[in-house]
Amino acid sequence: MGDWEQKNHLINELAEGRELAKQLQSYLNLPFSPNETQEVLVQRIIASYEKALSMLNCSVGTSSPPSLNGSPRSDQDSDPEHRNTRLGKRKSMPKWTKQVRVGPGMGIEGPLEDGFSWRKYGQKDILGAKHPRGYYRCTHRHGRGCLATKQVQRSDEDPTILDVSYKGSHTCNNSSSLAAAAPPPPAADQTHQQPTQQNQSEEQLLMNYFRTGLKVLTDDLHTNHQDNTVIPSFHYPSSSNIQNWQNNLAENFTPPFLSPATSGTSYFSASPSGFNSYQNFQSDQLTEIISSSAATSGTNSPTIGNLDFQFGNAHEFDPHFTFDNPGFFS
DNA sequence: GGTATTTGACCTTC
DNA sequence: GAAGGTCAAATACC
Repeated sequence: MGDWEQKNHLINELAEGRELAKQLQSYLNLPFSPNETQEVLVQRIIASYEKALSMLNCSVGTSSPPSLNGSPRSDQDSDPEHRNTRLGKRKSMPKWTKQVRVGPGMGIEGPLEDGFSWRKYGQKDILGAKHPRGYYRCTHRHGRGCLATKQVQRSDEDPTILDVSYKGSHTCNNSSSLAAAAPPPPAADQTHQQPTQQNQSEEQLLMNYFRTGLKVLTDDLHTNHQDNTVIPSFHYPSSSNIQNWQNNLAENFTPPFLSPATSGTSYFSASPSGFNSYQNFQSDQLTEIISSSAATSGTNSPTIGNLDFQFGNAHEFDPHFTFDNPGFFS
């Protein structure tokens, strides 16, 4: 099935679910609505979403995540994926960036606490950049095979801002502050496919960003001058974790909370317990947009404790907080 | 002595 | 050949 056709099927399926939910809502507003009808509508809504999720699974579930248990060099060299890793071309590794504001006197060598333990393994002068780029990898790369790396480079425009680019995910479970601040939610449904350790770690990291440590840099930067202010943007270049994101969505989105839809724009709200509210979800747009309400609304709300993720069209999207992957569901 | 950092060399991609 | 990313020996630090 072609991508476009598949997306259309997906849209239709989700739109049907939305209409059914609207019907259910209208029935709920009636003083004497028949329970049988409500039950039927619920069943149809569930069936619709299950079908949509099934379609998503079919479209992206064929790829397998890269092995992360890597015995060090020998295996990696024979495996193109690991060879790429060794060569710095992590084509299927999740990648996201953030910008961290540091104090004027702090260098990139200064403490940049993000909850993980990093070891510097290189530094390069980058063409056209005023400042060198530092290369870091997880301290537990060898002991636990953790392939997470990050690059830190001081911004040319504003030396107090560090561009931090993360690649790969932590499989060492060494997150201290992040994990402690926001432990991953318990599995809602054991019948769902359980994430691998790697995927769980990535989800945990991302969720932790969503829920706790992340502070969205607004135009009002001076207001949080004391803090390390981060502007994250996510880049999921390939499919290794799409399955788990879908599962996460499936586990946390609760269609009965549908409310009368406002056209075109869809909102998810991230609460401390995960994604738990839902409006007018158009899944083909899921790939394109996540934005923070703080950024899009221009409000001065630096924390993300109640961050809304907006799944709308790309024009509404704040570039500081992106899943930059056009082929996410294709 | 163990661990972290520095830095020149090496490798791959473009 | 240039550039970016990584390796690994040398060095520094605790």
